[in-house]
Amino acid sequence: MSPKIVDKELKTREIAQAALVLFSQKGYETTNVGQLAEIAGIGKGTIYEYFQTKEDLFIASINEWIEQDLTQMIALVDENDDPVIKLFTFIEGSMELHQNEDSSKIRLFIEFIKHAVMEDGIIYKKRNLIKEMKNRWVMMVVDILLHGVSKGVFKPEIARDAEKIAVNLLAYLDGISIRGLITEDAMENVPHTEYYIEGFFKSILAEPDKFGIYIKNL
Amino acid sequence: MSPKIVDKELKTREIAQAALVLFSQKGYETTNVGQLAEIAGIGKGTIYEYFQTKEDLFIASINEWIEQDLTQMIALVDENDDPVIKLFTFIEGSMELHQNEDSSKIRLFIEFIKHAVMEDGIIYKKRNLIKEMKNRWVMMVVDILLHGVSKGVFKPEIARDAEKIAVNLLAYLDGISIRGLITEDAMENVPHTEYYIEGFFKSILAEPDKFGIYIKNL
Amino acid sequence: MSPKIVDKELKTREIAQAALVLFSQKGYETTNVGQLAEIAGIGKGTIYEYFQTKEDLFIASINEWIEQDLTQMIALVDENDDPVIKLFTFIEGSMELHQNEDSSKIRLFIEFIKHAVMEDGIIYKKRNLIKEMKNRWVMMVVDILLHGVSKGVFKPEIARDAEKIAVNLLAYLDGISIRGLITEDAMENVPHTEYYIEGFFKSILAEPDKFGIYIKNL
Amino acid sequence: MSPKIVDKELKTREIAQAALVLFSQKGYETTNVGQLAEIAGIGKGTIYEYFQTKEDLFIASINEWIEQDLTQMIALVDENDDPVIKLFTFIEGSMELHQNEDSSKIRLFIEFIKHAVMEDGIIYKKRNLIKEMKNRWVMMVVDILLHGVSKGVFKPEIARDAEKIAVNLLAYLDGISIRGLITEDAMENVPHTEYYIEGFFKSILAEPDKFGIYIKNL
DNA sequence: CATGAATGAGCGTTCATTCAT
DNA sequence: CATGAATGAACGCTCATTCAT
Repeated sequence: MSPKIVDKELKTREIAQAALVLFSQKGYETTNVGQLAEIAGIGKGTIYEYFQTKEDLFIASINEWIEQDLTQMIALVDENDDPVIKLFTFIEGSMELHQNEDSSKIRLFIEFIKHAVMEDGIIYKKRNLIKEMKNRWVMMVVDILLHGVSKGVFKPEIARDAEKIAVNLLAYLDGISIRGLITEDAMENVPHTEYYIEGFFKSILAEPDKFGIYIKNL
Repeated sequence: MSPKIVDKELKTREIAQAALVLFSQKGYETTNVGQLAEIAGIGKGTIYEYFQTKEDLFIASINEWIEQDLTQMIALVDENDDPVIKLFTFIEGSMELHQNEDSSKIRLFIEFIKHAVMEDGIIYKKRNLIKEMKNRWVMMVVDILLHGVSKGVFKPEIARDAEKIAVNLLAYLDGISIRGLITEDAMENVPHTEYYIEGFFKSILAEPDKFGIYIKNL
Repeated sequence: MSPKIVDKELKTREIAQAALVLFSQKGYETTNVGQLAEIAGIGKGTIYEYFQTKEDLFIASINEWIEQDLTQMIALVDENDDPVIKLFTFIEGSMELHQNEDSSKIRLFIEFIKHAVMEDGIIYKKRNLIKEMKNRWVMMVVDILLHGVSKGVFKPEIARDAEKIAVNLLAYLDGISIRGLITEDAMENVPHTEYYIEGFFKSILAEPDKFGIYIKNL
Repeated sequence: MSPKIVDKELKTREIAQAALVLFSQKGYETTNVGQLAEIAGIGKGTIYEYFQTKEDLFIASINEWIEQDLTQMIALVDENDDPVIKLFTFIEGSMELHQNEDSSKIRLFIEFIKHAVMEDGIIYKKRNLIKEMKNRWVMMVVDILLHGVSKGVFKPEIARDAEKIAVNLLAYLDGISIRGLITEDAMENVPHTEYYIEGFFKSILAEPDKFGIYIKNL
């Protein structure tokens, strides 16, 4: 690849990343190309040097987001080797979505889901994009769980059900994040979530009674 | 004296209900007023005899949906007095959302959430509409739980945490329903859900070991 | 004519008169049929029992206005036999248009003129309607002038130029009325008008110097 | 760096000037944006690159017209230093409005007045625009009159009444111009006007009897 | 005879996209 | 390569008119 091509690729990604801000704030339909150009710091026509259509930019944005999000989470989880800390970090990282005042990630998630499932949604035919992403998240959690089993920290019998547990955990995290959005007080759901997490950990820990000790160290 | 007698309120509700079909299939922005008129079996201009704007029709549709959905579920749950059956019915009723080939309800949910949380969403300023609905669902579950406690079927100690449990259950159900949408095979999540439900019931039943017996009778 | 027909005619005129209120306030285009029905105290559909189109109602309104206006002025002028008083009454009656806070007549005049002269104006093809009316006003003034000449009050030589004088007076009265509309203070033009009238009377009176005496008696 | 260099201000004025043609022919309401675009030789959407709304274009048109009209008249009047010729030129210039087959200016005047005085007229709240314009015309005439007085051509005593005389003259010119519009034969009013002008000049000339001599030289 | 619910043509306006520069 | 002026299809909405009652 010549440097020129690398530059083009880089700029393409920069535009897609800039677009994420607006897509998460206003949604796809009510964000117009002029605004996308403005936030990317380029001219309206220049958008079309990098993307064939607004839809293409949207799809590229999803890809950016998926990549970014996963990479970030992987880095976060990899920081520590302790399975409990790994899982806890993962959950906390996911919760960041709604505890934070910046709920852009979960709003993006909703927007993307919408366009994946609506009949004439932009990514209705590229639904597998989201699906694959979701699967990669499942795999992350599964890996952590199996790692914990192999270390003797998690119950051995959960190995068989690791995928189910992972999917269910992720479903819960999505659901509680969305709930967080339609809540006046961002902290409202915190006790519920803590309650859930405690139950969750106790159900997978080899020594459930040690949950309190684990948690103290975090 | 109005010669052409029309039950304005009834027709208003009929149009709002017809609109739900398109709003759930295509979303708000990509459904145009002509299509809304067509599916309601009326002329484009007639929409404006019943609603001031397309936005108003959207909001009326939400209200129809909320009313419909809750009424339906209440009827379903009230059919039986046994707390376990009540809760099971409730969960199954919620799951219908994504096990069914008709996923219109969960798609509506996403569309409405989107417009509740996006900066220029139609119901951004009427977010409490959705919030209130969600609270009514929480109350339903809480009632079932407390009913079960008073009957000695559920553990007495969950009474204190009933709201947390309810919120968490609903969050999970939302999350797994959304997952169901981006899945090729509608049945894919069934085992995960069953696994979750088993764990859930065992965590609240006074006699967890009897879960198998309960479930056999359903 | 059967009484039914008389009733119909009467109601037709009543509607046309009621419409004048709105046509003078808002103009033809921005007044809609619903508003015309409301001010006439009838149903929207009923308008079409009496007029084929909104345009027809507009034309009928003009006719009502013309009739009304002339009849009123004739009555006013006929109250007295003195030519100076007649003429003065006439001018004052015309000025009423703009000295009054109710400038509906002059606004109607503008609206009607507009639709008489614009290419696709409602009465572009019935322009003679307005023209005839204007001529009848000219005749009124001419009659007063000739009456004054025959009574020796006005200069005999103006008989020859009576029509010119009449037309010019009317033109001035229209012009100053319109000016009155775009004036903040309704009284602003009063001194100008008085100045004009003094000059006008002095130019036609057989004994110009007696103008002061005449005016004192009014 | 804008590659396609367009003088935005110039084009804005060009569009506003082109619009004048239609506004004077058809009026504001019955001229649609497509037609305005067509006469300006641009696409419908392009109108909105230069004006926020159709109303704004209308207002800009008025401003163009006011500017144009005054500038033209000032140039005409300034051509000569003789007060009589100046005033005569002014009156003739004003009369052009209705002697000409192109009566667009007086039709515009009516349209603008209408929208200045009707309750929901476009420039009801910008009435002072028209008012200021009218005042500038008054000042032009006043200046000519005072110039004539200072040159000894006009009676010294009119200096005191210059404004009244000016307003009255302008009112007459407006009125007679409007009359010209609803006349079949454009020449019909010429003798009346001549009669008026003769009277007018004789009333202000220091030596009224010389009017015939003055007029001969024009 | 009187009505107002129903209608669609037509409006003003927006915006993704094109393309001359 | 970058631009923003230009565009017209498509939108939401209005309203004169019709007609079943």
